[in-house]
Amino acid sequence: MPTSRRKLPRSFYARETLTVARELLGLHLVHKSIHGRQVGRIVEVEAYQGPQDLAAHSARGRTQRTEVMFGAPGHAYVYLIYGVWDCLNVVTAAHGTPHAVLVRALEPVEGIENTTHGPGLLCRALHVNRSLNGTDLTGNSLWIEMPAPAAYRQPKVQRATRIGVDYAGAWAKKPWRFFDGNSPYVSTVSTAARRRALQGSPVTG
DNA sequence: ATTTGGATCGGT
DNA sequence: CCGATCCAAATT
Repeated sequence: MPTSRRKLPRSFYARETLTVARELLGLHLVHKSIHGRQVGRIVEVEAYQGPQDLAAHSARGRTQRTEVMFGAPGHAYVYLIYGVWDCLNVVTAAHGTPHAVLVRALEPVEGIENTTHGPGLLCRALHVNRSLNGTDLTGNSLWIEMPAPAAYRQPKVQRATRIGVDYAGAWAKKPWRFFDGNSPYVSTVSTAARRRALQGSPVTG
């Protein structure tokens, strides 16, 4: 099946955010740029469900930075964190519902030369930066697609709390991080979480 | 106009 | 644990 048939349509993103987050595991993120075609298998994501979710950037209302989160699903939300790293999200749910899923780790599939086991690292490796903020993920630059059948591996879906959101009170306890427990490419903290899970202290919720 | 602190990462 | 590094957003 040609690549275009495997590209996720907007209807994929226009659904309940936790469902989208879970189903993104195992799919391929593709970026075509002057650096060529780069592909990574998504192995870790986090759901952000503003404005109620105090961990979400959109919890503080519509601002210049979060404008894209309030727009149509199936677009990229890219922001700079700690003055150093870009982070890539996909906007989900209905237009006007400011939800997004943060892509936290990839397994290299094609054209990737640097490490991708963290949200900042994967953006650096795939040359994703704020110039791509607002990019339509149904277009021909940046998108997510089903792998070819021969390349697809079923993820072992595991859940845990989100990273770096301790300021968000009760929302910090939501198990809205999803990762492939079979993948050695999850971010460092998820590796620790997986170890805990395997030892029998699963996160609940 | 100034301050604050962050959806990270790598080194110690 | 801690510093890097800069910008969006809140505050004055």
